[in-house]
Amino acid sequence: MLTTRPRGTNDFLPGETEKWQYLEDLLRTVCREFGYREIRIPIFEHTELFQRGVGETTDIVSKEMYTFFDRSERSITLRPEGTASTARAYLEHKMYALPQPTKLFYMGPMFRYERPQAGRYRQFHQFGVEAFGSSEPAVDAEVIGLAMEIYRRLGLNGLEVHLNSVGCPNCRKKHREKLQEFLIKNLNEFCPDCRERFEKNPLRILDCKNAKCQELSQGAPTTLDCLCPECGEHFDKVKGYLDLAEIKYVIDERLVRGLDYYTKTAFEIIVKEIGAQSAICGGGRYDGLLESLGGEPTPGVGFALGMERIFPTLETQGINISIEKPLDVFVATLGDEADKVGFQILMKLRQEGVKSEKDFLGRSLKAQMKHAGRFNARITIIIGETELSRGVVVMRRMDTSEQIEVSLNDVVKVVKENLF
RNA sequence: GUGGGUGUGGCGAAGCGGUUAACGCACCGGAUUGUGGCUCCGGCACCCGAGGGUUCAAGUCCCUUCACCCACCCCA
Repeated sequence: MLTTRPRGTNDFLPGETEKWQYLEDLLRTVCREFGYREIRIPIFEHTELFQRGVGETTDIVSKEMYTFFDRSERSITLRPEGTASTARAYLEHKMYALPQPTKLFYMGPMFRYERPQAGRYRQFHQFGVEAFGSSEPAVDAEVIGLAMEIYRRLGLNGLEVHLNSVGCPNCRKKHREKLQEFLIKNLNEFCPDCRERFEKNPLRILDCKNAKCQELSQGAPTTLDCLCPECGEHFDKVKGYLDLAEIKYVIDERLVRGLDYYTKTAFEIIVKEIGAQSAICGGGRYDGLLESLGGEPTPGVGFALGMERIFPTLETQGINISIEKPLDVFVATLGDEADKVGFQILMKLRQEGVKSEKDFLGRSLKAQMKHAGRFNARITIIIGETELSRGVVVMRRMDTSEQIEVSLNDVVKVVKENLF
């Protein structure tokens, strides 16, 4: 159908776009204060970037990417997330030569071929930050603090920071072995999905919703049980910095991130308002990512948040972030001559930064007044033939209905005086 | 990809086999000739997501399809 948008995409209409602008401004402001600078990365990349960066076995790469061949037979993919591109750009532009850490943020559309539902779309928008070049736990905490500051300024309540550490590759290997050892005893009693997960991703068994599986996995070794001394120390320090920043968190040893690049710190910010899609923000440390893309070993930590998921949350919490402003002036005219003069005045008002409007449908004066009222105009300028012949116009204050005559030459000046 | 629910004008919502498809909001116009927010009057669905079928007759039954919602999965 020609008049139907592709599944999972959205048109954002006036009324909504103002809210997006408000959010975008807020994100940029907070980032500026935290020392994160904007990077704009391509909407599409070489497919290999995501295969390597995100991981071949992840759902995102294995079944959710929009991949196609361009006219030169290159495999191209619409970006499903922003971290891989940002890391690529960091290496490509040798940002490691800059004072470290390099702190970046991005926002924009991402694409994943998934079944749409509330809070989940095929084209959706992420805002994300990445800090490259420091393995200090304080950066992990800063990044979490940045996310929380955004939500704080939006006025959101009831957010929970879920925190875990998945350790380094060594810890992960050790944990996987211990976990499988634990699970194999009762493997046949787990649900079919979990039996599948046993080989592919045993960690996932821990957050299966099936009550039976929950029960069976009680007491299973957690990633935290298997942290090496270095990773353990890192995790403790992250918690320490979060305490210093007075950021509350809950340890969630079942929290696992789905992308291959995560190491050590993993976190999610959870909110209850959007049904099944409760993760409003997710991130962590990815010390192996840059190396896997062919760069020098470089630590990194960051997060991404789903912008679409913020709006329903705001709404159910009764928070309005609209930045729509009422109209300053409506210019109503009567007759052809007056209409021309009205148009001139309108354009002059706008040169002076006055938000102003006129009728463009040849409506009756009555209808124009009605229109002005609907726009919530503060002032209406009324121009008729009789006023025109005397070189004046009528200025009406819409709240009090007071009207005065103003000389044609002074309209703009007088209007401005009455507005400010 | 799997399971469940829904689909009537711009929005909300009746109708559940039978003449011109209620109603509310919104929108447009009018109520003596040049003035808003209240009130009153009028207008606004060759058609009930799309396609096909059953029937003398379908928005109302059946099939297919599409979209949306919820859950699984996964994630932001």
